[in-house]
Amino acid sequence: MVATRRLGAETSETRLALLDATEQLMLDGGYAAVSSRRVAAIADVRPALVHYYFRTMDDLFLATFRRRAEQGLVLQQRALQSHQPLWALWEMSRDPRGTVLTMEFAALANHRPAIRDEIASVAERLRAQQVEVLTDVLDQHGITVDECPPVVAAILIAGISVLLALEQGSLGMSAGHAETITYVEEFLRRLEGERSSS
Amino acid sequence: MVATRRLGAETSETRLALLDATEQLMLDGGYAAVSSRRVAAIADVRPALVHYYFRTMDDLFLATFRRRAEQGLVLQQRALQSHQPLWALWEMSRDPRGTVLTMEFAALANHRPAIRDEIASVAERLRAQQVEVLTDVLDQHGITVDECPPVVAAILIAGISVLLALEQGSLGMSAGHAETITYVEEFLRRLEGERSSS
DNA sequence: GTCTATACTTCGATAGAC
DNA sequence: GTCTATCGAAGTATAGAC
Repeated sequence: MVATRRLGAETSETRLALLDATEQLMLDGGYAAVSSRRVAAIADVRPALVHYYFRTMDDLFLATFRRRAEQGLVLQQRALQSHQPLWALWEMSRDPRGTVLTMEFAALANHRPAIRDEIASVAERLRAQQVEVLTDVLDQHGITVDECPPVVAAILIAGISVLLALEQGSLGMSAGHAETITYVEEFLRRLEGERSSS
Repeated sequence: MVATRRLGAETSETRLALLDATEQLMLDGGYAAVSSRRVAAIADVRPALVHYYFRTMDDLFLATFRRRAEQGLVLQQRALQSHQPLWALWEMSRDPRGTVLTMEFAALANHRPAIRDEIASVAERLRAQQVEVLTDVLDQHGITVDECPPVVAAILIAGISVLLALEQGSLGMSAGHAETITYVEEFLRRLEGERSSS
């Protein structure tokens, strides 16, 4: 029976090494580059060990995602509580590593329902955090909900960062990027002033 | 010698069926679902035929991409020449099928240099077309390059559409989407008036 | 609790008959 | 232009030794 199969402990060093290896593979070669053999090779263990710690490859992907997701929720919460929340949000969402990973997971989600649900849940919580803070911030700067709903501002920031990361990271394009970044940061400057270190 | 191997004619019906099958597989299950055996099964031919028409799987992906890319360049050119180019561009970039395929190819590009170069080249030509028209359009509406550089406008539209398609198509999310669409279309209405059928 | 050996499946690709 | 047959590599997953 599958249900009785043994699984490795969550605290194992090896388990963490496998998560690290999975993440590295996804960053370097996309989700399709992740196979039990390759993950094992990078973590310097035998391929079968992957299936000892994670019953299926889906479980491995999910565990890899959850680890970063929890970290991401905490980091964003902290950024949004700083004295320049818009700047902090913008800088966070432009981290190329994070965006590449997110897009790889989104691509995975296209045909793995379990992963899709988990990612959607985290994405919604991140968005909710953003909207909560943006509501106050926009209000403080005299921007009414009619002029720009907070959720629209959140989607705008996310959309621009995703496109920039996709073009630069996946395709090596950079045309117009500098202009766009300047444009956004000029806008942030009008609202929150010059960026000061944290 | 590989170089002397025979290859099927570009005009073949079978070849087109293989391209259709590849596209369908990418839409349904992502690029990782594309294998010579599965493509053959959908096109209702024998697996070896795939390698008769396309020497490698990379060639198959490239041919699939090129077919849609040429079509996309023509469609966008036509949209941009209409009497409401911004509206037309916005509606085009919101086609979910196109966006899903684009993202799958972008994910493929992460670890296949040949495909990456081809996609980047097409993306740059699409962007160039957009910028050319946006330069005139924004100018006509009294928006100076300082206020909003055309390339920034192009990236804004593309970024919003990509994010909406990603969230809705891959993750099944929809929070804030209606507000964002309303917001963008309100903006378009101010520039180009009510959308008229064309 | 940890790991090895191995079964079984699917993959891309080719040679050569028809 | 199409199909049969097949090779070697790589994939996931399991049973059982330590």
